[in-house]
Amino acid sequence: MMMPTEERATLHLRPPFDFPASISFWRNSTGELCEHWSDGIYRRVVDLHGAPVLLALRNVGSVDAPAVELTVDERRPTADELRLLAPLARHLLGDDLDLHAFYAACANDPLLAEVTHALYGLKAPRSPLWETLCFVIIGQQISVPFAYKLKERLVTRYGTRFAAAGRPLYRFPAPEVVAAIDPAELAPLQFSRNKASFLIGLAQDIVAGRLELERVAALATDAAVTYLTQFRGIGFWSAEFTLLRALGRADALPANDAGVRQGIHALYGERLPEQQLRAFAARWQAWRGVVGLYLLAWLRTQRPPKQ
DNA sequence: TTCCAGGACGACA
DNA sequence: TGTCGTCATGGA
Repeated sequence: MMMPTEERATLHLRPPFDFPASISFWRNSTGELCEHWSDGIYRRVVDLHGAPVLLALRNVGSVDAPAVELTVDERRPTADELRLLAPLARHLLGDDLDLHAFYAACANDPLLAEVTHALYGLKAPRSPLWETLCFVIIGQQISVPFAYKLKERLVTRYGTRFAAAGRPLYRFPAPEVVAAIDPAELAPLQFSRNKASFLIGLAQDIVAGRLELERVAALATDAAVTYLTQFRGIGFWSAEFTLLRALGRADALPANDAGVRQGIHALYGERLPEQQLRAFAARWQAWRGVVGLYLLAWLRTQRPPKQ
């Protein structure tokens, strides 16, 4: 439901939705440059009619009556802008995810129900598909803080800088930009040869039309994993993590994720390698990806990251 | 010093 | 098909 008024453009969202907790879901880095979450506002540079604009979503609701006020370039959007940006905002906030149905599916598992109760209303915000693919390649086998450092170096070197609320905010470099990078340029940024090769190669696949991002979004999760893993640098973990984080696929569980493994160990006492973890997660059926997200978030509440 | 991080790839048996 | 070495860096 969309309620444009004289003064503002307000989107009413599907409850429950804990906006402050959700927009900081991926808060491992306070230096994230492609999106901001501060002062109750989520900000990101998005494309509108082929040009970058600053999308800002301000919390004006509650967990059980969630709503955000949408502005573009710090002003009220026109009706045409709102028609295009409202679906995007809903996608970014995961408005299609029915948490009541998820919680109902978890109700017969007392341990998991305790987790969902503690994190009531939490949804992981999504990021654009291309940006997410790059970030999962960057994040392969390195610590999260170091992955954010590498992303920051890539974005400040090759992205487009804007400013919002006194902080720099960047538009992530387009595939055309990354495709043209000389791999040697990334070595001083501390990208390994593999990471540089994977990133640039993937960008070149997109530019050449070999990798179609629209097709990824249109495919069912299993088919999308099969499609993505054809490309060099994208394994099961990267494909599943991308589908979960960029597209919000509730059935995409990165079974080889260190955080997911730790979460299952912490909650159920089971240390499971990838294949056994997949078998274990089958009990969650089409919700296994959301369970994975909740385990990641819950794990942080057990062991808050050091600042 | 060793091991682990939000892994992937290629060689080899 | 499954295993192992390699790539690379930071932090505990």
